Parts: sequence; C-alpha cells; structure tokens
Amino acid sequence: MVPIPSQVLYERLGLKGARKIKTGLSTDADTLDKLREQHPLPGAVLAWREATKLKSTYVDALPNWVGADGRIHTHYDQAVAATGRLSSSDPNLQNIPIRTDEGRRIRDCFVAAPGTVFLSADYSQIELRVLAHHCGEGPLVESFRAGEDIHRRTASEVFGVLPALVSSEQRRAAKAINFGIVYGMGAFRLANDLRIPRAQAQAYIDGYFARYPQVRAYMDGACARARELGYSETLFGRRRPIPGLDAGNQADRAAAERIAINSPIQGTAADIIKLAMIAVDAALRGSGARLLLQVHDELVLEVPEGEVEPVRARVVAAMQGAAALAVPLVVDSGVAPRWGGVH
DNA sequence: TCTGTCACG
DNA sequence: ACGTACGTGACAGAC
Repeated sequence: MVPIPSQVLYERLGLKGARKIKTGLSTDADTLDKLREQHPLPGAVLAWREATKLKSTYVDALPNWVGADGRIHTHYDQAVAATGRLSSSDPNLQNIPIRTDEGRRIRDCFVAAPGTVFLSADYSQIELRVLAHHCGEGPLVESFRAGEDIHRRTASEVFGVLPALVSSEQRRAAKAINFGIVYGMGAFRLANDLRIPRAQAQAYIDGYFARYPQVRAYMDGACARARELGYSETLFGRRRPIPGLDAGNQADRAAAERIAINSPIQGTAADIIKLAMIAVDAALRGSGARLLLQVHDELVLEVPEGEVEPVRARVVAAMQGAAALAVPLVVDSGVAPRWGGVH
C-alpha cells in the first residue's frame, strides 16, 4: 500500500523542477531533496521512504534467512559482475545499511558468536590507488606515497591553495571530483552533486586534468586500447568485452568509454581483494579465526577474543601485501562485538 | 516481467 | 538538441 508521490507532488501541489524519466517525472531521493524548499511534503516522503526501505528490505526480511545454526548464510556469485567483483544474494549481505544512524542499527543486529568479535579490515582508497598505479607518476602517486590526505591534496592542486589552507568546502568538492574521475564523470553530474553551476563544474574538471595530465592520458589510453582489442583488461589480465566504442550514437559511445575507463580500475581492485582472500585464508591456518564476508574492499572475520591482535596483524599484512603497486596498499581495521561498531 | 527506487562499494 | 558517473540485488507496484 503505497501513495502515489508523483501525482500528489506534481499535479496536486504543482511542484516544479523535477527530473524527467521515461514514464514521467522522477520522485527519487535527489529530486525530492531539491523540492524541499518548495513544500514540506518532499522531506516527509524522504523520511517515509528511508523507514519503509529499511523495514521491508532488512527488518522484515533478514530474520527469515536465519538458519538452524542461528546464522545467516549468504550466497556469493563469482561470475555475475562484469568487472570481476563478487556479488552477494539470498540475502545480499553486501548492501547492509551503514550510512545513516537508523541504518547502522540494522548492521548492529549482526552479533559475533560468544567468545568472539568481528574484525573488519578494509582497503583505504583502493580504486584511486589503482588509478595512481596506472598513471605511474604525478601528484596522485606522490600523494599516496607520502601518506597524505588525498582529497585535501586534490583540492590543493585544483584550487591552487596550500594543503593547510584548503577549506572544508573545497575538500568536499575535491572528494566529489576524485569519486567521479574513476567513473568518467561529466560536468553535468558534478554540478548536480555539488549544487553549483555547470560552467563552474566544468572549470573544476578542466583544472583537475590540467594538474593531473597522467590521469587524462590513462583514460585516453584505456579507451584506445579497448577500441583496438574489443575488451578491457585488469592489471592481472581479467578481460571484459566492451562493444559500442565505435557506436555512431554519441551517448552510446560515451557510455562504452566510461566502461573502458572504469572496468580496469574496479576490476583490478576486485582482483586484489580476491588475491588477499587467498593470502588471508593461508595466514589464518592454525588460528580460530574465520572469514565471514567480503564487501568489495572489506573483509569481515570472526575472531576468538584472545586472538584479536595477532590475527589483526596477519590479516592487515596479507591484504597490504596482496599486490605490489606503484603506491602502497593501506588497510584500516576495527574490532567490535557487533558489526555496526567496527569502524 | 518491467520500472522505479534505494541499499551497498 | 540531447543526455548526462561505475558495479551490484531486493522490494513494491504496475502491467
């Protein structure tokens, strides 16, 4: 039983500025957020959506997956995601909430077995490090080798201010730029995300590529190579066929180019954590610790309380040593009796 | 079965 | 003038 937000918002209330979709006007979260200034209803719909999403997908559904052993066992597919990532289903444990306080309460429902705790170990900025490796030199490489705050450094380069003088607003913009670079973003999307004029977003992107020419060269090279070969390739040789790079249609061609840019990055990161899982498994032999989950750049283990520090050291070392890139691989870790508390 | 939406990295 | 960031899976509702 669901209201019909679109009719109420756009026909009865006459709110303006919604994004168009195939079937009419969108009521997605980004659109509703922008409509907040016109009326109190969009905000209420957003709150209602968050609550019902959490209830239907997690609170109501997950208890039905608890088995005779009192635990939930997910299913991992190794041959579904085109980039080489794993995917998780029935239930999906790679999309358990964490971004909101209400969501984190769901993650907190996952409790380690008596006498054990969860150990979570995640790669810091692994996709940007892979990109830095592909670039070989420049501020991205320097920055990771020096252990700097990568977004602060990007802001410093793009906005031409000393790192110590980067404002929180500039750092936020740089973070969005770094995030988007990996996906082959355009000015339209960056402008939308940062709520700035499109011309200003374009200036940011131009400024970025002026300071990071090696990133531009990587992107051009990745497209050219994929166009010649018909596929992209990760650092470890995983291939993804990419049709459409010669499409006459500009939008189709641009979409294929974004895939050619992103797949070697996301796919190499996927290869690295798979190698890490093998190394972690070997490093854990003789201990009472068990690997429970992989969430793309994170491994979650269950560890006897008395073994936490030695296991943590082994896991971090195995993950950091899984591949030798031109920049260090850094792994952060946390320990807690509930999943929501590990970071 | 398709679409829109939204949870995660 | 057009469309507009990568990869997934689950749910509700429309058809």
